[in-house]
Amino acid sequence: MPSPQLAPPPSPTATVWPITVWAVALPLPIPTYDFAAPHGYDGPLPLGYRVLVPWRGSLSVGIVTGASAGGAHRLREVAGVLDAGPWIHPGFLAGAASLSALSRVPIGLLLSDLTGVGLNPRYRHQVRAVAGAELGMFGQGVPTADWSDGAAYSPPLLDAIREQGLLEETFTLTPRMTTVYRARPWEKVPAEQRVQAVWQALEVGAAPLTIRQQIAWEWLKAHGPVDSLSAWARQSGVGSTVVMAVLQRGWAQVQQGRSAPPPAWSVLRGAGEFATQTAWALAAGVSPSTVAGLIARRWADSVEIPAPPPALAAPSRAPRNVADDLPEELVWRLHGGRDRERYARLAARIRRRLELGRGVLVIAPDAATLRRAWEGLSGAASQGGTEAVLFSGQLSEEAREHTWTLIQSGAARLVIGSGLALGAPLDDIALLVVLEEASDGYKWPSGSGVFVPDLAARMATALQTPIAYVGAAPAVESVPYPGVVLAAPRSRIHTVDYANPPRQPEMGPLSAVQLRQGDQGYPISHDLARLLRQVAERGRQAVLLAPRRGYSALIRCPSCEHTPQCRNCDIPLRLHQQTRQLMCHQCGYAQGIPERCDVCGEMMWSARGPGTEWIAAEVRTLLPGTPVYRFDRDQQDDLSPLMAGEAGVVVATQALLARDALPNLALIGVTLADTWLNLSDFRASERYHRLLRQLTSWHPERAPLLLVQTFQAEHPALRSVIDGHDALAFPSAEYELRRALKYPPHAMLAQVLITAREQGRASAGADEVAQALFAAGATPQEVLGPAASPVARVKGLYPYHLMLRTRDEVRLAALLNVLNRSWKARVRVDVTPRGGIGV
DNA sequence: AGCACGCCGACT
DNA sequence: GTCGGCGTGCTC
Repeated sequence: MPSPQLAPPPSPTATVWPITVWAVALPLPIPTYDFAAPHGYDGPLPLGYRVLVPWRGSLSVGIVTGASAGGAHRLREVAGVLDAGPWIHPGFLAGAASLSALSRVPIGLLLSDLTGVGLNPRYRHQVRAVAGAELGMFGQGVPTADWSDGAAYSPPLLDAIREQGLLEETFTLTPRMTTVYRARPWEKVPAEQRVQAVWQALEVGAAPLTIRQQIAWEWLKAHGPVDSLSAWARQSGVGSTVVMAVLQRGWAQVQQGRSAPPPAWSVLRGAGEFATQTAWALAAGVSPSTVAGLIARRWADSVEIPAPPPALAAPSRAPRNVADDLPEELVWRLHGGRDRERYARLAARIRRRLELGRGVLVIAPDAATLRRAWEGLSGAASQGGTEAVLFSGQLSEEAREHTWTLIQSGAARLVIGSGLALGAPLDDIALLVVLEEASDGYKWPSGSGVFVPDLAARMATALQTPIAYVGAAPAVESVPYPGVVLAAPRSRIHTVDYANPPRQPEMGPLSAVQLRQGDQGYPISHDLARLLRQVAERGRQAVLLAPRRGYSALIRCPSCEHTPQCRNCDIPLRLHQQTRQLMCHQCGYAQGIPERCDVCGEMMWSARGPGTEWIAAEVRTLLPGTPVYRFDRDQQDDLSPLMAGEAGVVVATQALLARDALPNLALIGVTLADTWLNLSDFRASERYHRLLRQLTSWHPERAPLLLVQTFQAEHPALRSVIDGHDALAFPSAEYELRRALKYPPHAMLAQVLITAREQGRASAGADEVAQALFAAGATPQEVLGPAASPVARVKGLYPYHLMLRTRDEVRLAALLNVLNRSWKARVRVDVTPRGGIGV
């Protein structure tokens, strides 16, 4: 297997010809492939540059990831180098190569997941036959000795010539073009469009006129010419037969005259240009088909012009002058406090690094964190004598390309972005900042399954660049690093302890509300109900966090207990009341609610369960007249009235926290905190603690009352926040606990996922993998499992997994090496599992 | 990933 | 007889 390397290795076998071989990563789930440098290329290794390589009879864009020792059984030349500087940061490639080597995730997959721009560039392709070459054997219509456009030939033909070394070609990146509509000058509109028939009076006719005909003729003589006979008749006050007679008797004639320009054309000429046909139609007050017709009749041209640079986010004002007293080590952390304070401290460090003329890269896990980071940090750029740029997948393709070019040119040295910014071609990175490093938002949902902070850490190691972890609460993994913890913001927290309900529940004004699950009430306890009423009475805002989306109920047959299952995934379907559908939350399969139970034929269904939809219904009953909104993956109500300060309650899943806080927020209710703890995941309590920290500091200024309903009111994560401990206290305790339990960071984990379409093959494959690991010396302490996945079938595949737990990465790498062969089932590895240890 | 090749069951 | 399901192998 060709492996990417950063420096040319010493060649054990001297090659006869001094061919430079490059390892090229294509954005595909395959390893790097080797290509020879283009004929005559004598520059240095273009690490991180985009190149065009022959691929399956055509050309593909790839990234040079290193030099190669060679050994390819078929070596083709790179057809062209597109860039004059790295498009992807070489440090990023080094980090990706290191992660790829450990996790067996093909580097091309990492690349296609994490390269946000430039992998389908526009370029001009020119070809010609090399001097003296005779291309006649390739058939008719082949390139000649003169340059011509490569697009004129079929790709396989060009590739055949290229393979023989008889093709010379150049590639030039072309600016992104955009189409605008412009009016054609009158003289250039097709002649037949510019003329029309006009009728004109003649002085003398061939035959005498009647009185009415005389009237029509005199009107035309005075007011003519006219462009239609009916207009002539109408305006002169005679019938159409009369004007026809005037014409027949030779007192008028038809001629070709200048036609009236269409009004929409005049509008376009007046405006200069429109960017879309729709905009033009709107401005002219005509339908889109009318303007399309004008374009077809060549009254207007669509013109390709270079796209204007998109508007970039305006940097925030420079923060106050804060002293930089943050650590100088290679890895450090900054946590706790409020966003504003934390970002002010971080901005001071960033400014100092930018002042040295170096670059700083800041990575955020979600849109809200990114936006706040931009607010808090972008002002440091102007003080540091450079520009700040924002980079994330939410930008348009044009904006991403433009931003990338600004970074590449050195005009912008502060990059604040999502994981997609990790490869930004910053020239000299002085500091890498990972915000909220424990956020699950960093875990790539598909493809490579990369955990972005892991890649960032490997990148920092490869570059020997300082990396900082900054956020509301540190990851347990960050505890040992030197750092600064800011005092916790003052917060008011009230818990409702479901496990120890008061003996005498107060009823009073709430007796009309039908409460469930005992005296305390679920999902809305007495305390929560009372507070919600206060919020409603005072016209303030409240957020209720619900455990799951939708109605989230399972439906169950009351007589035989049967629950309808997903046809793909072997998990129960969940009820969505609003759409009257059953949905699979694993694969998205949806169906209507069956009339009768398919096991026993009963026609009744019973349903119950927590979820945004149900809780929202309860709140509406409780607070008639108060607007109740829902916010989860299924239903994202328009929250703009709330953002404008109006009263209301939002029932939401955690997805809401990725948005800005409601301005008038007075209460946050966590309806069932235990949802965050019941997961079979050793990170559950860490995640719960972070959630609580995020909730207490979600609002930038206020401290809304936080009400937590739970069966575990004494959970240390909750106690730590209630008791006012700083953000490091709980993660530190957790760090020690994990030492005893041998969990990360005191051990390395990797999940091996074995899947197959048939269950037998999957289970046999899993056993085979386990046996191979044991045969290679793995101990029973290191191999946990294999076991069938808790969900027996996902998207038609039977998943089995086993967890590897080793003392360090070297040992893990040694064990994972065992997997480097082919298996009967599909075997994939996740070296940063974040879904639970579930054995 | 995409695509070709090749093997088996269901119909124009 | 072919059409088309999908398992397997390959791309420098």
